Amino acid sequence: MPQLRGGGEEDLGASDELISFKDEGEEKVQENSFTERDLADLKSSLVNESEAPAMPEAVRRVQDVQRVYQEKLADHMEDGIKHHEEPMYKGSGYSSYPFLMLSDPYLSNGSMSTLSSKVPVVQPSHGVHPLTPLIPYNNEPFSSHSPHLPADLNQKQGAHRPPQTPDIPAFYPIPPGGVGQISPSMGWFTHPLMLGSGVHTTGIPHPAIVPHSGNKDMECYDRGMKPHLEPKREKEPKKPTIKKPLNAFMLYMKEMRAKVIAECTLKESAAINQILGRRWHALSREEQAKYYELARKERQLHMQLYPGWSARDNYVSNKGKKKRRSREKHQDSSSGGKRSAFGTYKEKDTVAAQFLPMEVL
DNA sequence: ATCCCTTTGAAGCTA
DNA sequence: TAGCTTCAAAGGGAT
Repeated sequence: MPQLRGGGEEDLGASDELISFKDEGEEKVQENSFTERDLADLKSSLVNESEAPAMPEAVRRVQDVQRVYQEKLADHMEDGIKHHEEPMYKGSGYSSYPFLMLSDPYLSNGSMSTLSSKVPVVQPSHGVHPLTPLIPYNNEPFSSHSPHLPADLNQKQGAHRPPQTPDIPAFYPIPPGGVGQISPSMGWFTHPLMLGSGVHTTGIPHPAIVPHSGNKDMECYDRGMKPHLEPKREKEPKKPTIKKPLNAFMLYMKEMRAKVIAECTLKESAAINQILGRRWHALSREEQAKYYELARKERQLHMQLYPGWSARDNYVSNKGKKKRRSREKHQDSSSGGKRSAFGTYKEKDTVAAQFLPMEVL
């Protein structure tokens, strides 16, 4: 697989290969039929986020700005991504997640266009857009006169830049008139963690930066559970954790989760993820390629934002200790690391299995 | 309150 | 280098 840490070569995951799955075609047919037929039967109530209660005025304003940038999307989206279907780039009820995309600094021309001209803003799904973790969320608009705002994209300074270094935000194209990306449904407005440790060294709040108090704290952060984190935040030293960029499948899950939930009565993530895993396999190579490309861009963006960051930073070796669950349950040790969804499914005893036709299990 | 489950992919670790 | 492990998201369920 492409490596990003190889010194910033041109590849950088561009070769995100698509994994070919045997019987993909057949699987796809089954999957689609499953989706439309079986899940439809299970549908009891649609989760229609577009019908959410009246949004705050601040959100509405943000979305107005987003709309403007969305119009530019078509001009900036490239290749397959440009033609991505609705869920990710069009409203479709996911109107609150703009999406900033940088030009590829590793393109052969080595150029990175100016931010203002390379800022597709899309409005993806329910949760967060693929790139949202890398997008500032705070309620405070990034005004065009912000000192953080772009100036020179080429001013990379390495991993340990002092706070208020003005270069990093340059990698986050912020629309003039400024709009941090906001997720009303997730309640990221003036999130306490934002004000606390969830702040990039530049001072820009960043959802990828979370208090280093374990994943559960991250969860709370992610789910916008603001109030009861207060006491904890006071006690714990603020050691921000920069989270990993999402891979293609994670991006896909984020986009499609709400849809799947809406299509069935399932709510358990484990079951939903099983379905999403199957749908992922059912995607065409072209469709998957879109997500690989998004993931690649996200990795690039992440790398630019946090040049010194490594997945190692969040890596906890369990050698000799027991922190997380054993993986043998759902990881086929004989697969040599390359897991097969079909090999990891428990047979017929999962929640999803109750809703899936036997042939797809 | 915390961990598990469940998925795939990226990246780290170990032998 | 191969093979394994961890983490990324999500949120209901289990402990």
